[in-house]
Order: sequence, then C-alpha cells, then structure tokens
Amino acid sequence: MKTAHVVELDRQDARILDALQDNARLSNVELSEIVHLSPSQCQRRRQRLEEMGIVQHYVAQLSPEKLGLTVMALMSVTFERHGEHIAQEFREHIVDYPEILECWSVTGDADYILKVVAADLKAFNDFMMYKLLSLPMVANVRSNLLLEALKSTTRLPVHYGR
Amino acid sequence: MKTAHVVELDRQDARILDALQDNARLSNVELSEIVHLSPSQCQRRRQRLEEMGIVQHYVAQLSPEKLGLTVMALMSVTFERHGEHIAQEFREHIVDYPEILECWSVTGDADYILKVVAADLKAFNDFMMYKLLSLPMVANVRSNLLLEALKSTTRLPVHYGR
DNA sequence: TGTGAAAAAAACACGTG
DNA sequence: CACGTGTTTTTTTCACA
Repeated sequence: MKTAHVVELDRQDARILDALQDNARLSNVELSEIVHLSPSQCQRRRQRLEEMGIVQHYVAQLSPEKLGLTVMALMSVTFERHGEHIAQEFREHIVDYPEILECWSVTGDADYILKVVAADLKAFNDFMMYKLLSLPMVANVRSNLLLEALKSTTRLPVHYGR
Repeated sequence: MKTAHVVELDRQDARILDALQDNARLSNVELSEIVHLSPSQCQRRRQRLEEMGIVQHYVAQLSPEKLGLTVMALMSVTFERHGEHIAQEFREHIVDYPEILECWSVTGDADYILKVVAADLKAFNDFMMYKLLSLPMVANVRSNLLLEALKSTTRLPVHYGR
C-alpha cells in the first residue's frame, strides 16, 4: 500500500508537467520559454517534481505497427476459484508475459482485465490458449480486439490549486 | 490510414529500444554500457530509430495518485445510431476531454471502449452524466472501475529478426 | 565505424535581495 | 530562504579520418 500524499501544485508546476508529458526531452531553456520562468527555476522545479514522485519516470514510446505488433486487445479474465495466494500466483505469471501491458483487478463481471499486444491473430490466439487459459486459476477469457484508436495518450490531466 | 512498414531490427537495436522504453533519459554513454556498443554507434542507431518512427516520442509518466486522480475506469460505449459522420462527431468530442486517456473502436458488444481518469467518484460520475451521456449519439455506457494494477507499462515487446 | 572538436545542456556553487 | 548568475562537468552533435 502506497501512501500517496496529494501534492498542491501551482500553475507553473502544472505547465511544466504538461510540457514534459508531451516531450520529456525538453531542455530547461526550452521549458522556460513555454512556462515563462527562468531556466534555473525550471531546473529546480523539475527536480523537485521528480523527487516528490510526481514525475515517476521518462519513457520512450514506440510504434506498435512498425514493430510488427498488429493486434491489441482487452481481455476479461474470470477466475475459477479465488483467494489471496491464487491471486498472487496469477500476478507472478502476469508480470513475466511481455505481451501483457496492463493487468487490472476490476469491478463488474470479470476478475481482471488485461491489455495485450501480439504480432498477429495467430500469436494472439496462441497467447490466449497456451499462456492464459493454461493457468489453472483461469476459468474464462473474453476478448475485445482494439480496432482503431480515436485517442491514445498517457497524458494525465494536471490540476493546480494555488 | 498509416502505411506502417515493419522494420527489421537486430539484437542491438532491440536492446537500445528496451533500455529507452525503461528510461528515456539515458545518455549515449550509459546506453553503450548497457548495449555493449560504442557511444557513437548508440547515438547513430538511436537517431535512426527515431527517424524511422519506431521511437515515436519521449514522455514523462506522472503519478495519478499524487495528482489526486484516484479513479480510473474502462467505459464501454454503445451508440444509438451509426454512420461515418456520427463517428467523426464523437471523435471530436473525445479528443477534447482530458479525462479520456484512450478511446478505441472495438469488436464485441460495445462500439467504443474508453480509458478514463477522474479525481474521485463524484467527478467520474459527473463526467459520465454530463459529458458522455449528454452526447446525442451515445445510447449506453457500462463502466468497469480499475481497482488495482497488477501490471501497468507502456513497454512493447521488441522482436528482432537479424 | 571510431575519434575528437565544438556547441549545448545539466549540475552545482556562489552571491545578492 | 528564494532567486538569478556564473562555473564546471557532462552530453550532444557533427566533421573528419
């Protein structure tokens, strides 16, 4: 359990975060032009935002298409039986499968919903049959193929109170 | 429609991409130590991977909790009526709502599945009632709240053929 | 493909209000 | 203590061998 203290941000912090969510490689000088602060202020604020854990990390986003990953899907997984150690066992498998990008426990009919990528439908089917359904706790899997992204971002809305 | 030519990568490219997917701020020297190539090779390869569009961009990932975003959900949206210009109208609304991170057209019962963040359940409900359900083409919305992430990454599996 | 120079940026220390 | 300025070190970029 993480104790995530919510942080109060001012408008400048919010703008810095917005800018970095779009482009993590901005220099402090470039940032300063966007935010209308001095470069040194930008540097200090950014460092502070990193230390506070608001900025978790910087990552490169790759093109699934160019990597030959043509299939994405959401998979609703239902368990046969439940229990803490069963969930733990499931978790250990989940993290090792690189085709699983996300795995959430959810409200509703399913126990978990997974976001998955695969090279093609055959690879996707193989993943489902031989990796997911072969897990003993998994009773049922229902898939929704993701056809077209009307929107796809990791950019969180940043509110500022001060 | 994007013509996404799939690119053949060798093992070094794959390792560079893997490293940058974990940490976009690695210097070429740091990269060279991970990948076991010279720094200049890393620089050239990275530039090439960017130019080819395999690396799309570099982004900062923020902490939803610290930003006070306690609610995430998948929402299955069903349309009243269908048609190209209706979809287009929907799309235009979608992109403007910052609480919508992703919006996919999907196979299955729903027309679209959205990934949404909100500050709390009230904000989430407000979004659903006053933003989603008020759209004329939206007939029905079904929500799955995301409770706990067993896994959450943007890291795509990189295969190399050469 | 590595090497080295030049430019840019980051990290850090220093005064000043 | 907060802020800008200046210095040192690192990093990037690019030309050359």
